[in-house]
Amino acid sequence: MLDPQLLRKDPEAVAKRLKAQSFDFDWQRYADLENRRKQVQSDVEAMQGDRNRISKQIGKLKRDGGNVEQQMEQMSQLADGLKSGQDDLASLQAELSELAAGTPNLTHESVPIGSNEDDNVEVRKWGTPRAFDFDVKDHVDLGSAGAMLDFDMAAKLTGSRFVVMQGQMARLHRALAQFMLDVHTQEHQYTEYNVPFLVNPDSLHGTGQLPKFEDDQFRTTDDSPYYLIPTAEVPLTNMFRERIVEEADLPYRCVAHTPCFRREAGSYGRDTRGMIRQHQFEKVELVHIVHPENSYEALEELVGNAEKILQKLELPYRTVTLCTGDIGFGAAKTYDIEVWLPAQDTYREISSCSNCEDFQARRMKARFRGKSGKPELVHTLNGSGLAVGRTLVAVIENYQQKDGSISVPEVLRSYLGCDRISG
RNA sequence: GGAGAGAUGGCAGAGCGGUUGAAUGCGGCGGUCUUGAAAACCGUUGAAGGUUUGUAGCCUUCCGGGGGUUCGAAUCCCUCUCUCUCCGCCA
Repeated sequence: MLDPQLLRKDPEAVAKRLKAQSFDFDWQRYADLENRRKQVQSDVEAMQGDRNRISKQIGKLKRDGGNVEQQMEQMSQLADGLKSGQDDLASLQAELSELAAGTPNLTHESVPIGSNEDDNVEVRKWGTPRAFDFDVKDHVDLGSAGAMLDFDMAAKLTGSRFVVMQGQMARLHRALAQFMLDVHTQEHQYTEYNVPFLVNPDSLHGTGQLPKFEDDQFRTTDDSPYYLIPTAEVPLTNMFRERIVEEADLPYRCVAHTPCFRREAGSYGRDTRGMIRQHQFEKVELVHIVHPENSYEALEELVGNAEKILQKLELPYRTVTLCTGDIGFGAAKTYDIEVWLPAQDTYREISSCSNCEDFQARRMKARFRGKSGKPELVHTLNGSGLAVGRTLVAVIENYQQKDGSISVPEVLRSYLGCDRISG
């Protein structure tokens, strides 16, 4: 959520900036609602003040055995106006907060202007794609040996966009997650968490998935529904919802390995082959809760922590800054890390690291007590470190051998107990 | 699933339907004392919103969420959520 002060002061300027992010903010409607709210609220508060004063008089008079008829008369005159004023105020405020809740974050000044992913800007490239002296296969073909990756089986069990992994492939997948957690906890000072995979609507609202992205979520059918988490960012960040932490305890660095569930509504036909885009995938997620002054340093650290995993796995990648047209709803700045996939002859997203500044913190009232003694909003960051399924794809494809087997990256050998897997 | 108890400020914990935004303790902050610190003592200390040039005043709201009774609700009633205890069931 954007700062309401900012919206009030100059909604037109905000609308102008959002326009560059291709979001159409109805600033005139906002300003109009805001003016009415101001009037109604001060009227209501004046009436409430009267009510309180008269009420106290009645108490006093009754105790002294006085006559309260006149006061009772005043009260009944107040009642109607107060009630309708309160109703008006409530509906005005509901409209305003709905408008605010659906408005994306403003981007940082360093974010490049652009309309889509073609305008993202590469900031660095690491490693050199390997030269193959044979025709490369993609992970689907490589995994079909011995049914190590079985998409048909998953379709039978559930439907499209799921996978069954078997034998050494399942183990390689597990090893990757384990390896990532170990690096982040042992080398990058993260605290490991194991969190619920189902969360309530308040949590999804806090991180910004609700109300706008309801259609992307899996939801239970209960009267009070739960949602399957689309990312561990949701439970991790919401641990700080409606909480005031000590300034000295900042920053918090959290890591969790969870499954993630996404409806992928609107991406029909995209990446239908293989496990690049699944309804269920696993991810090791990194979350920072930081002092507002440090959030951009923290973002660089966070990206570095995620990149480190690819470096240790010796997978070539590049890092890009998302432009205003491609950046997500709650982010002020986002780096995507894209790993080299030889079968696609291109770099594909494997991590997305964002600084949300105070956007999520304001929604969820995540605060710290600063030197002033007043609670201030923290800044929140999140990033994949990394998407496990996509990392598996990258390992399979980059480490494939001529005979269709897959050699195991050096750092994973102690986890697997072998240096090569094959169906 | 059955029976009962509870949810109050950063934390713990009082609270008769009217002067309770809320006792008390801890913690925090300021001070006295001290070479410094601790201890002790004194003082201070909730959040959100509105108004305003204002971190000054003034006003409003908030005692788990929602609804109700009442001139007036932290206090009474209903309901939901969560926590705890006992019984049953269960990975």
